[in-house]
Amino acid sequence: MPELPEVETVRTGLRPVMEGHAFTHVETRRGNLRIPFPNDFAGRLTGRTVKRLWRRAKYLMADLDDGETFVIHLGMSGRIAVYADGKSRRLGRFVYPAASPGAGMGEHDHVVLETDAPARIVFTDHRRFGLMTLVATADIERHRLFKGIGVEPLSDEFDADFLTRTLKSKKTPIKSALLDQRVVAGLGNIYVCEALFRSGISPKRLARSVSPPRIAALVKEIKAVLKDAIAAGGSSLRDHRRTDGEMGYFQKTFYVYDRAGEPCRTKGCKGKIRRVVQAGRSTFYCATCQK
DNA sequence: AGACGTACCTGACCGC
DNA sequence: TGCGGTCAGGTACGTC
Repeated sequence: MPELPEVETVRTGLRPVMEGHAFTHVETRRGNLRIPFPNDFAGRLTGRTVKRLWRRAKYLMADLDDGETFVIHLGMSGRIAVYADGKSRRLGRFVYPAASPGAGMGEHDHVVLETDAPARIVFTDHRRFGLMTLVATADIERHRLFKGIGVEPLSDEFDADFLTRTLKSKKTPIKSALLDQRVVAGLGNIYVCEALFRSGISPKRLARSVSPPRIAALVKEIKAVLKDAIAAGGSSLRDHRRTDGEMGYFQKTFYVYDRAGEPCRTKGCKGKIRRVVQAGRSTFYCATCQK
């Protein structure tokens, strides 16, 4: 899934058909995703206009005109596709696939939303680890989904001082610490592996044993890899797609993720990319470049 | 308190 | 062709 850059890519695709637009039709095809849909989910969305579409960690947040926020998480396998007829002047230069009668009728198309853009937005999630809910906008910070969430990695608050302070007491491997959404919000397995490679830090090293200068390099590489991925339209593994159905292509530039056994791409390095398991998740790294 | 394992769910892929 | 085992981008909860 979708980590921060992929969620950001989805947001970019949804903005022109959601921001400033009202939901004209909402339907759910089952009672729950990872969690149940809230009471009268479709009724509470229908007729509401989206004031702002933003992102917190890996959550998409659509602030509505009645004081509620529509919250979406893509989980591991969630996808969002946008279908529009392209005739709307409001869509401007954004081009989406033409609406087709079958759009939204697949086995795992669990939610279909239509807006007056006009557009049909289809949420597909075969593993159903994603979620959709409604939260009072004023209560978001206190809501159980968000109250423990850490800083945004692309914000100024996320800097070398912050990360040094935060990791100082952590005995867990640096890889696990960076995946912890309470430390920094939005990183997932791919970008943690990539950022550790770029900064030459072994994923096995204990978080508190990384020196401040190397933490500074890590912060810089985390921001860089996220920005690069967003600029490329998100990565794409297996079933992730952008809202226009195109594959993101950032995965072509992975240095280590899913490259076990392949040669390290560092010039002059003779090492091979290794795969190990940490906290139940695959970690990919070069033991020669990362210490 | 913090770290770890496990559960949630379906599909793709690999070896036999 | 079919079957079983393993793996997958995330999060939450129980247990030590």
